[in-house]
Amino acid sequence: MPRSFLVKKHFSSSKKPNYSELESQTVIVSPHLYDQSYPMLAIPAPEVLSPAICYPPLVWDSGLLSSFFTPVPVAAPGPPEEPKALDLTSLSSDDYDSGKGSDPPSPVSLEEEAEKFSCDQCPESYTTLPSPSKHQQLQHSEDTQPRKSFICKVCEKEYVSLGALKMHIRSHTLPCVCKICGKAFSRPWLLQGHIRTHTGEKPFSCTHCSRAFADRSNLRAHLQTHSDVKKYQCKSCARTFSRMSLLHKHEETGCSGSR
DNA sequence: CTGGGGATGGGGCCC
DNA sequence: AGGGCCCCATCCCCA
Repeated sequence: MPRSFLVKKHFSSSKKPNYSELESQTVIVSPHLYDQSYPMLAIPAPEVLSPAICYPPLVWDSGLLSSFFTPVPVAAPGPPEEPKALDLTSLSSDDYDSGKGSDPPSPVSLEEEAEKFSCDQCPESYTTLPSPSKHQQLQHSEDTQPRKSFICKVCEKEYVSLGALKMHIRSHTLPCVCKICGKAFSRPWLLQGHIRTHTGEKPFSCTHCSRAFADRSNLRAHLQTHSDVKKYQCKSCARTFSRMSLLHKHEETGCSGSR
């Protein structure tokens, strides 16, 4: 399945159109563009959009919200449970697939994630919590009060709060749309970062060299290149890398343990 | 082939 | 509760 970042890029740094006139953009709310029956995004033609359109936060009435999640009481600590039964009938795959700028995680990737974070106190696997300790803190703490968990009906991810689930649901509805290219994003600041790719704005400068970056994370990765000892180290050969992806690549290509 | 830059996704935290 | 931001992660592309 194509993912959003697999979309062929048309704007290289050397071939950028002049979007400087777009730097002072206002976010235009266009609630009428919502599909009243279903909150999936319908991306209007770029020519009818403002420089950046970001829809307002979705208003989840009880019926709408319940179509996206299932509140499930979870006893903690509890006996092993069967996997949560999910009612996905309210969303067809066609509904899900339509009008989206990026694809949901594939089942394979979810399984890989689940393997990455498995709990030794319960059969539950999880993909959305940052660490096993966090999971245990949340799900296996002293109190025995039943907890509610909130499960996305689209991708089955589980959240400990409705707010977290609502935030996640935005990744399905993608309410923020770039006028220039029509690409949709889950959050306004993601759209802002994307717009920088059109405007060429690079507010994050390296203190060691003259380079500047549009994204803080990319600056951070760049800063690693100025360090003699990189952050990511191969356990076999002790070689260090500036990025985890480079370390992974190194390991996948078969570290000889001698480099 | 490798390293680095660019772009993007998503959960959590703070206000 | 929601928005903004941080941080981490991942992938593509290119020199």
